[in-house]
Parts: sequence; structure tokens; C-alpha cells
Amino acid sequence: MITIKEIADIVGVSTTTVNNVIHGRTNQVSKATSTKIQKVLDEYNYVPNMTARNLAQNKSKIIGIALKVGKDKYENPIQDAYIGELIGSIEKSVREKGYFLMIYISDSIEEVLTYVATWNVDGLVMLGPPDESSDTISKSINKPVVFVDSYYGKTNKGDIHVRLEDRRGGYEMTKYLLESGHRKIAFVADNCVGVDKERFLGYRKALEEYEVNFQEEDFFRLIPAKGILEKDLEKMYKYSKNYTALFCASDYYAVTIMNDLRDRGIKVPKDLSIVGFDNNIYSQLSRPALTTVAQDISKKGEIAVKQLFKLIENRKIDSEVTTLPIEIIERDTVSLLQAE
Amino acid sequence: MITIKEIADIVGVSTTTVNNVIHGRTNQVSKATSTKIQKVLDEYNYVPNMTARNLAQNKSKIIGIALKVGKDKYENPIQDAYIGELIGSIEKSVREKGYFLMIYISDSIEEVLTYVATWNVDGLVMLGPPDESSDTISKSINKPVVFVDSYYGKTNKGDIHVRLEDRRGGYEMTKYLLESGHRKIAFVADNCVGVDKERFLGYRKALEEYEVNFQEEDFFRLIPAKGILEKDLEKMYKYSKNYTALFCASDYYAVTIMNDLRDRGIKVPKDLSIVGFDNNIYSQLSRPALTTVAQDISKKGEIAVKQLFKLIENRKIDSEVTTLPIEIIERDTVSLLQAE
DNA sequence: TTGAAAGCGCTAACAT
DNA sequence: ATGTTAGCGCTTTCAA
Repeated sequence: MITIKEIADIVGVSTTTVNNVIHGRTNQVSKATSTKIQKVLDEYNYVPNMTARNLAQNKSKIIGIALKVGKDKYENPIQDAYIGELIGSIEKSVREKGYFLMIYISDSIEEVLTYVATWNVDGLVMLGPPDESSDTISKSINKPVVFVDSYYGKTNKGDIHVRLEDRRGGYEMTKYLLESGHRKIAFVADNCVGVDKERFLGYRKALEEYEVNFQEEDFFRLIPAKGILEKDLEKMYKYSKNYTALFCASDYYAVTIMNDLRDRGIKVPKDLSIVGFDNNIYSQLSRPALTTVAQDISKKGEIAVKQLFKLIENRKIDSEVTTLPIEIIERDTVSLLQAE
Repeated sequence: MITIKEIADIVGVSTTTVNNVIHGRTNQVSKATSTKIQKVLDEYNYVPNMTARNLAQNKSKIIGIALKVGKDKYENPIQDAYIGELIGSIEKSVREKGYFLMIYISDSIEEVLTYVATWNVDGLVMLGPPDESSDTISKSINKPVVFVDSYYGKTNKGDIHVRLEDRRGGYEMTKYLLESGHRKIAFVADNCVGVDKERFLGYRKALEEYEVNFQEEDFFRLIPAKGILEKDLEKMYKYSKNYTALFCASDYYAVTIMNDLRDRGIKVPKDLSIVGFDNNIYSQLSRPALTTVAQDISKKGEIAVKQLFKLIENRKIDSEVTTLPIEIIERDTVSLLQAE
């Protein structure tokens, strides 16, 4: 690892001059010295030391991506198809900008704050903080932050969000089921916060519009933990007989439940219709292929990074909240019921 | 962002003393000053500046994970179920060690080398360099490196590898098919290097043992690029009639092909048996559930990090090459043929 | 028990 | 066009 100083000594010039040619400020340097320096630079394979550069400039060239997860999901969030695609897309955009991606997963908001300070990241993508903690973040971080998939009490003025039409997705899909003649529709999720809550609210709204009664138990809560999931699926099997359709808040649950139910002899969609949310690879690979609410996950990541760099480069933000559109993808898991 | 110097000034001591209490070297400091400093530290919420610390110590606390990808797969490798789970598991292990994970994806080996130098990473996990480039890496990097899923001409003495019994997996699965009565078995992959080549060699070996003839065209090459894949699947449809079983080098291909073929009317496993490799989530969620070769992906990641830290901490390495075991998972996509 | 000071590699203001 | 120099925040050796 050769340093600027060493190069300077070899050529017999000052570090400033070397630094100038490194940064292409060749108009400040005579043609002769410039080429001479360049040659030595190449010969010794000079690579800048980011650490030193960052310290001097108080920058980092690092974009942090923070995943605030619940304790139960702490295990391996990246392997999730949705998270995987989102992170992959963010990585790509960050890379194209010449920055570096550092992943930070934690269940504690304080840790995230410490992390940002520790590394002096130039920007932060905050993935789905499910609670008010995002409030803390936006108040305590003086670095550019973009929130993805985050909902909480009030959207603070100035916070940049990238979201999906989650509520509309819930609404439209429920409407689709209703128009297909379904009246007994359960909503399945592992919690009722963040995006899932929005989707749930859309579901409720559609039910109301069609004057279909909603009862507590129509919300079926699944616990994705090992050992518990099996029991929940068993419960689900009994429950499902009271319904003609299941609206799952994610494709993964939809496919998992569908497989389990079919293994127990229930025909999908003949006996029971099932729909999901996300249109990720699971819904595409499943058979029967899953009817679901589509979103463009990669685009979400791209836009998040685009907004982040507007912040970083101090460019004008046209809209603080970007809401990506959903689309109903009709595949093979919904049956048309007789109109009543 | 308060600095050590500022703290020192506030308390009225030297930076050395502050530094000592920050690092818990309280035996060097009087109880009185120690508590006084600690109080100020807390009050001002001191967070160390990694950049400065790293520059001073010539360390980084960064573990790099480099993905050398082919141009065609450059798009979004993280969303792949296998890569996603592997990276997730590596992230977890790295985090538990108190280090930070920086992802670097590139199709150029020079870029990877530059990256390592630029950030002065403390260690590198190199994922599946499919060619001899890994040779360049092990020669040019003077930092701890662990290679995952990498095979090339010669395994350099001193290089640390974490691999799977890929060849044995290919062999055992082919044997399983052969013992089920299959004699016309095609091997499907998108290339023939690295792990796929190993799996292929295992397949060849089993065929030979059973004195089953192998012809060039029994290797079916799939191109996963958009637009081309569709045509390949079409071709595959015609091809498949000459076979009773398809051994796909990955679960993703197996499920994709199975779905396509079934959509065209072929019954699996009645008309055609299909098996995969990896036992990732696709094989578990597919219906019929895929018979496949299982590997413990998360464990692979864990071991890779464990080995890396042995290198970093200068501890003894018991075995330079770790080869994880495979296991045949029998599910529902292989039919038993009449013995001939 | 505490402090002074040099240095990590690079940057940038200022001087020549 | 080129050089000098003072930092960036932290570590560490040496001295007191």
C-alpha cells in the first residue's frame, strides 16, 4: 500500500501536486510532472486509503441500510424474498453511485443511531421500522435518511418516505374477492403494524363498502416462529372451513398456507380461495400460481436511493412521500362464487 | 459528535486519560477522575469515530463480502434464495463478532482487489469465483480471505475454502435416480464451471458406474437471461420427451422447469421425474415438493466466518478445506420405474 | 496516575 | 505550477 507521501518522495514533488493529479486537476500541474506522477502512480498501483480520505473530509462514502427487526425475526431477514430483492436493488443503485453499502441489522433503535454516528455514514436507508421508533430516528439523525415501508402516527414534515399503496392494495384485493362473490374472507398476517396494518385497513374498508360484517376472529394471526407455526397451521385448517377466501398479507404466508391446506386435502381454489401480497417469486413459482397484489420491489429500492442522493447532494425534493402503485395480478387461486 | 479532545477539555484532563477510561483501562486511572470522565462521556453521548480509530490502528472492523458475478447475472444476485440465505447467515455471524459487513459486487477481479485495499478490510469472504481469478486473489491479497464455493485448477496451499460435497451430491442423486430405474437422465445447468461442474462430474461418475452411456446432448444448457429462457424452456419441452428424469443443478431451475412442463401438460413425476440441488425454499414450497440434494446453507456461512476469524485472530486452522455434507431429500418428484 | 506529542494517510487553505 | 502546513479524531509511546 503505497501512500501519497511516498509517491511524492519518489517523484520529488510535494503531496499537493500528487494529490492534484490523483484528482485529475491536471490544469494545475505541468504536463511533464503530471505524466511523470501518473506513471509512478500506475507502477506502484496506488489505491487511495478511504479511511484517511474520509477522516480528512468528514465523509464516508458509505450508505448504511438499517433493518430494524423484531426479536423473533432477527434470525436471517436477508433470506426473505422480499427483503432480498429490496436490498439487492438498493445495493445496485448505491454501487452505481460509486458508494458502498454497509448492512446493519438490529432490534434496537439506539444501536442504529450509534451505528450511524460510528461510521459517519453519508446516508441511511431505514427499512420498515414498524413502530414509532422512526420518530426517534428522524429527530436524532442529522444525516440524510430515507424511510422505506414505514408508517407511524404522524409523518414528520421533512421526512422522506418511499412506500407502497398498501392500503389500496388491501382494498382492491378485497374488492376483487367480494366481486368474485366471496363474503367470508379472513385476513391473515403475523402482526398488525406497519404495512400489514395498512393492508388490513384497506381490507376493512372494502368489507364496509360491501356491507359485509367484520368480526375480531376474521383477523387470523400467525406466528412464524419454529414450532409455533405448525400449530397455527393446524388451527388455520379448522378455521378455514368458515371461510371461502383467505387474504394473506404476504405471498410467503399465502403459499405456505396453501401448501399446508392442500396437503390436508383442501382444494384451492375450488374449496377455498387464497390470495397474497407482493407478487414475489413465491407467488410466481407456486402451483396453482397465486393471485396476488403486485408491487415493483426493485423500483422501490431504486427510488429510495434516488431520493437519498437528492438529500445528500442537496438537490430539490419534489415530493417527500413517494407512494408506488399496486396492481392486482389474477392467477389461479381464486374461484368465482355464485352471486347470492 | 463530541470528540475525545473535547471531553478531555471539559473534564480538564488529557486525551490519554479519557482514552483509557473509554477502553476500560480503569486500573490506570484514579477512581475519581474515572467516574468524572465516565459521567461526561455519558452525558454527551460519546461515540467513537471509527474512521479515526481505524486510521490510527490500521484496522477497519469491516468484513468484506465480495460477489464475483458474470455479466449476465449482474442484475440482482442478492435476491437469489441461495445467495440471500448465505449472505444473511454471514451477516449474522459477522455482527455477532462485533464487525461490520460491507457488500461488494463486481464482475471484475481487479475491482475486488482495489476494494479490499481501499477499505483496508480486515477480512474477505469471496463468494464463488467461478474461474481462475481466485488464484489472482489469493496471490494479491495480504488480508485474510475465505473462499466459499470456489473450485479452480489447483487449490493453493494456504487458501482457506468452505465448500460442499458438490460432486458427491451429483453422484448420489444420480445414483438415486438410477436405482429408481431411470436410465435416460439429462443434466440441466446454466454453465459448467464451479459447483455446477462438480455436480456434473458426480453425475457422470454415477452414469459410468451403472454403465449408462452419456452423450453431449444429455447436458442441457439453460440461459437464464430474459427472453432467452422462454425459448430454452420451449426447447426443453421437446427435449424432455427423450428422458425419464431431469437432474437440475439448482432448485430454482428444477421448479421453473417443472412448472413450465406441467403447464404444457407433462405430469411430474408420472411422465417425467425432476430433481434439484440445494434444498432451498423453492424446493420446499413447490408442489409437488421437489426431491433434491440438501445442504446447510446457513452453516456454510457460519463456518466461513468462523474460519475467517481464525485467520484474523491468528489462531490455528485445523483444516484448510472444509467440505460440508450433502443429503438426499426424497420428496414427490421422482417416480419409481420398472426395473428393466 | 496523568500528560505530551508524534503519527495514521489524506485534504485544503495558504503561500510562493 | 508547486510547496508548506495544519488539521481530521484517535492511538500509543514515552516521559513525568
